[in-house]
Amino acid sequence: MTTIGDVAKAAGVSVATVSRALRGVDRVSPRTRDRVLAAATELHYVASPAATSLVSGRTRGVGVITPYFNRWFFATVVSGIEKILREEGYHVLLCDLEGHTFDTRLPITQSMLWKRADGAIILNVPPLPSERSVLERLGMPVVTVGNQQPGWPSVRIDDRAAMAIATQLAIDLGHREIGYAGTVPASITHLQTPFDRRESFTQVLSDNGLECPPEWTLECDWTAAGAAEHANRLFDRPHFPTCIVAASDEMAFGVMSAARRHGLDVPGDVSVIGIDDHVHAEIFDLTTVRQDVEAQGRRAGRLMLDALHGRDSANIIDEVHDVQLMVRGSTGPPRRRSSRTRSRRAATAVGAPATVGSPAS
Amino acid sequence: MTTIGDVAKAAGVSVATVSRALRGVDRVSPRTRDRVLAAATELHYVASPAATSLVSGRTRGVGVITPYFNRWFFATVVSGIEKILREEGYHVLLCDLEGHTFDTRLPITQSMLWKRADGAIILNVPPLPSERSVLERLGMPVVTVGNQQPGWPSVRIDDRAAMAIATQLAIDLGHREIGYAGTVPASITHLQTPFDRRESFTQVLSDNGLECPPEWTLECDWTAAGAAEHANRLFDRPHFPTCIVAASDEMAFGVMSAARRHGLDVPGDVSVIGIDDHVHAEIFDLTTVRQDVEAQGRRAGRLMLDALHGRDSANIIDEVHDVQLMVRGSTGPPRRRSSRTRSRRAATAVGAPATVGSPAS
DNA sequence: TTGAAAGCGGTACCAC
DNA sequence: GTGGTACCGCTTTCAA
Repeated sequence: MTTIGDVAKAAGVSVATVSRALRGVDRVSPRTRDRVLAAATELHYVASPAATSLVSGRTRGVGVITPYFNRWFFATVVSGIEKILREEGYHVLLCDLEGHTFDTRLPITQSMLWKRADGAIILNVPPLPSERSVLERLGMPVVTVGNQQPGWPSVRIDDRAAMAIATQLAIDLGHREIGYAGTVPASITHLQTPFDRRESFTQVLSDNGLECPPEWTLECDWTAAGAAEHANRLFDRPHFPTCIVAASDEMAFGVMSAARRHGLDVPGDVSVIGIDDHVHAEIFDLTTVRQDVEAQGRRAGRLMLDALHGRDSANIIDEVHDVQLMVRGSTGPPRRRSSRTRSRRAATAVGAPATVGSPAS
Repeated sequence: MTTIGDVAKAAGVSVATVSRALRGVDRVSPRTRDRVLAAATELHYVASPAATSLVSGRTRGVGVITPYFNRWFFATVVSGIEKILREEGYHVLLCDLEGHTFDTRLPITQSMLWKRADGAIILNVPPLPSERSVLERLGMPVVTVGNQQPGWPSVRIDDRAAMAIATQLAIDLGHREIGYAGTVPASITHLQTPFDRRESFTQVLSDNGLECPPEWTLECDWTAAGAAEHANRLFDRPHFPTCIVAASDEMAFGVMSAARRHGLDVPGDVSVIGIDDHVHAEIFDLTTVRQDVEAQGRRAGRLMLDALHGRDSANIIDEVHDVQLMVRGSTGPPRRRSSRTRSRRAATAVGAPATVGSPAS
């Protein structure tokens, strides 16, 4: 279609002048500028990003590397990033690393970023050594979200602290039999968060002289459906915890669902706590530890822009965002009961509401 | 970093030979080829997409234009598209049109696609005439998802049929007082789906001699939270419908939540039906009309690839995917009741489960 | 089979 | 203030 040459011809000037006039840099006489602008508009001229990028060496794109993209947390982070970048004329290059199973992922390669993006934002996946060297060779600014990596600025919450808050709430409510939902992937290089949260959970328990037996640990894939499936099996057992702490709200939803299907009252028979404050957490009255996911995305976008504009802060910043305990209706003190006399009843319809009663009843 | 010239030097051949060897086209002697490959690997050479694209005129990118990106439906479609495109070495350029309010959006511009993508997939937004001419001027293949546009292949469900199924279920269950959740944006050029679904709902009702008064129509923004807010006001009224049909599962979630907070039994006091089969619909036992969203994304990606490879089918295909009624626990026949004697009770805790009882009790 | 060279569409330096 | 022109890195004739 229209090239800069066409505009030059139409405006009766040289391509150099068109380039200057269009970008508003350098001095161009107002009259010439107007003629050029008119011609450009007339011809629907838009500069070819390929050509611009070839000569300038920059792309105005930022690679966003995400382990899953079709999950609330990641989509929300990306959305935050995108809004900030767009304000400054940058766009997002989506690099989805989703593999075939929960604990595999695609590698970060040079060709997904090289000359395609001016910087990279990595969501939650700790790069392998080989991936690190790719990133270093690329020589572009990197910002991480969700965990801290040496040498790169980061935006995140303190996963251990968040989980400690959730676990402590369970203990403070009087629970002593506490289950956990949230697998740690086989490879820690896949995701750090599952590891940190689980470790923190175990730590807080043991600090309080408690422990969570393996059969109360739901090894699910961080989806609601996966958690529901495992929780269903848990609730089939004669004895199960009075509270389940889930490493994410989505898993917590699955646990709540399984409880209801078993005719169990939440929180009467079992309390459920999540982490995230998922967009549906309030709707489903889930007690959780809130993090502002989109804000983290926006901050990561901003840090990237700063780095791109050479406004690198002298020291590498590690921005740890606050979390906030949101106590809602899914938690309460344990109901005094033995495994025999608990109020379980047959669910009359799949998923029908269970019992009536306030948490304290 | 490394350019084709560096590789040529290292391999002791010309850049032309490097180019040929690396892409496996044309004849290159095996020995030369090996030397080039070795040098390229050694130097971590990756061709600059900008340069390649400048000369070839193609980018191996496909623009995906979406009204919102951080919503389950759209993220899932994009995920499906991305998986297919990636297989053939194409990548996704995300163009998020999200505006500041539910019924505004950013325009589709030439500069977001021009020389950046080889084709465009448009999700659910009917282009304005001016946007159509941009797309036509660009001369790239276009595929639409979610609705049909003249001249372009499309992948979608029949929104009217889907809503008719949902509405008919309500009627078949015996409901006569039926409410609706799902605003139609002020501008029909924003989204077509809300319009189609609402119209179909109204149509089926009137075919059955029924109607939905304005005060039972929840004008919410297609989010769970928005629907919950409006449903809360509805349930505050002395008289409200025995069934609410929501134009999306997310809104249905909001309605269910509001019902529970009002101490209402679902489906005893009020039935709820959605459309989509959202990833959490089964978990929350929501009756809905299922569509396979990711499959639609994959098909759209495939159609795009076909067009890109010149395998254009002679006639423009309009692929209408099947939907499937999923009857779950959120629906049942209306309980015989007047507005005075219904089983409403004070919610003991926000969101506490309501009553016990099978749908038929 | 391989190399030289002419672009692809811009930008930026250097004259005028 | 404006025009000429040498690249940016790669692909693709055209010759050798």
